[in-house]
Amino acid sequence: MNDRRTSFRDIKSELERRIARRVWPPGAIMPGEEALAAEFGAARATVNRALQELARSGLIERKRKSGTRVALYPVREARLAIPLVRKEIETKGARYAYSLLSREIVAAPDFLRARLDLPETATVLHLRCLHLADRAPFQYEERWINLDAVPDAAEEPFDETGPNEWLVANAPFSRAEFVFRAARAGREEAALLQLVEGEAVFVGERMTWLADRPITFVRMVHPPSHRMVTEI
Amino acid sequence: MNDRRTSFRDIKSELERRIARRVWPPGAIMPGEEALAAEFGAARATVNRALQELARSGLIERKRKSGTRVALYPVREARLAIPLVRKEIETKGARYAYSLLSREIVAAPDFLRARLDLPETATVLHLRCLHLADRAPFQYEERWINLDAVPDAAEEPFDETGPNEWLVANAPFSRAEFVFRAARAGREEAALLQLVEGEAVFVGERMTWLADRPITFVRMVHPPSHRMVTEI
DNA sequence: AATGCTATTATGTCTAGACATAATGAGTCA
DNA sequence: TGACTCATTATGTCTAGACATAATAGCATT
Repeated sequence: MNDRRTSFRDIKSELERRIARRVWPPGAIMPGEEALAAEFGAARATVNRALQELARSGLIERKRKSGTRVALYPVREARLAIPLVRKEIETKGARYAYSLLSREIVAAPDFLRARLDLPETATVLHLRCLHLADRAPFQYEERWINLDAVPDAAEEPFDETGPNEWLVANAPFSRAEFVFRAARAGREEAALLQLVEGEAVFVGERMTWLADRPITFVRMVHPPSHRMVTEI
Repeated sequence: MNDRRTSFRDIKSELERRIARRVWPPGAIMPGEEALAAEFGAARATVNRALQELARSGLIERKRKSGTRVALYPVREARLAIPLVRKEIETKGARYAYSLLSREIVAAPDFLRARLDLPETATVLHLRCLHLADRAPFQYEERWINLDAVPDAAEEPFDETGPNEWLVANAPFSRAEFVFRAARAGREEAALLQLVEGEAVFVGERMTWLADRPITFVRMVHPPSHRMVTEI
C-alpha cells in the first residue's frame, strides 16, 4: 500500500467539497492555515498552496490578518482557449483556407496609437486577411503589427500563412487583452463574409504586449452563425 | 538599507524579459531550475514558482527530465470572469436596478429538453427579467430553472432580486457550459432593450449542472454597446 | 471624539533539504 | 531485433522553520 502524503490537491478538493456541502457557508470564515495544516497533518506551505489556488479560482477570498472566507458571490471563471483560427477550423473537421487581402506599411493611425499607447512616430504593418472553412468565409481579420517591437514582420509576405501563425512562433507575448462584442456588418465586411449589410457579426479584438511593449492589435469578425463556446 | 531577497516575481519578470529579447528563442531549452537558482542566488523552490507561473500562462512548456523550453505555439487561455450582473454593473460605478417581467411554471419546452437533456415530464420555472444600469437597459435575462433539481425555486417570488443571485447562494453547480454569439434583436428584445428591431445584440447562454443534474439554462441579451473584456 | 502609536495576527514568501515521479537512454537478455 | 530493466535527470511536491507585510484592534494621547 502506498500511503502517500496528503497532497495540496487532496486538501484543495476536500475544502471544495466542504464549501459545496456548506460546512462553511458563503461568507463564513474558514479556519486559518495553521489549524488546517494541523487537521490535515500537512505543512502550512502545503495548505497555503491549496488555499491560494482556491482563491485564484474565485471560490474563497483571503486577506492578511482578517483570514480566509468563502466568497459570497463567487466569481466563476471559465477558461477560454484562444486557438489559432486554422486549428479551430481543422478541429471542426473543415478544410482551412487563407487569403491575404492587403498588406501595407503605414504610420500608426490615431485609434491604434490610443489603444496600444504607441508613440507618434510609430510605423505599423497593416494586414487584412480572410480565413475560410470549407470555402465559406469564417473570419475576417484586420491586424496591425508594431514594427518597432517586431521589425522582422516587415520582411514577411504573409501571402501563404496568416500573421497569427507567424507571430505565435516569432513574437511571444506576456500580456493580452480581449474584447468581445456584437456589431453590425459594414459594407466591406458584409461583402467579404457574404452577408447582408447590417447583419449582426461577432467581433473579437485582441491586444498583446510583451513586457509592456505593444506587439499587435487584431480585429476578428465572424458571421452570426459563429459560436464561441467554453465550459467549466 | 533593506536589500530584500530576490522574489519569485523578480525572477519571473527577468525570465520574461529574456524570452522577449530572444535570449532564449521560441523552442529553445532554458537552463534548469538548479542553474537558475544558482544564478539568481535563490532557492530552487523560488525559481520553481516563477517557472510554474510562466508555464501556467503558456509562455513556456515544462516536462520532467526533458527540461523547460520556450513555447513554440503558446496555447493561450484567457480566464473569463463571469460575475453577477449586479456586481458587473456596480463595478462600473453605475446604479443597479432589477425588474421581473414574468414568472410562470410550465412544462419544459422542447428546445430546453434537448439542450439540458430533460425528461418529458419535467416542469420548469420560466423567468423573464431586466437588469438596468443607471436606468438604462443593460441585460435582458430569460431563464429556465429545472424544478426537479431545485424545487425550492418554486417558492421564490424573484420580484426583488434576480434569480442568479438566489441560485448562486442556493444551488451550486459543478459544471457549466457557455455560448457567446451575436444575433439580431427580435421585436420584443428590441423593445425591452430600447433598440431598433434588427439591431445587433450580444447573446450569452449558460447551462449549469450539479453532478449531471441539469440546474438552469439562461439566455442573456445585451445591447450592442456591451463589451465583454478579459485579459491574460 | 479624533488621532496616532503599537502589539497582534493571519497570510505571503523564502530557504534548505528531502523524496516522488515521469521521461529518457543505455545496457541486458531472449 | 525487440522487449525489458535500470540508472539518470529535471521537474514536482512536501516539510519545517523563518522572516515579511498588511490589516486590525486596543491603548494612549490630544
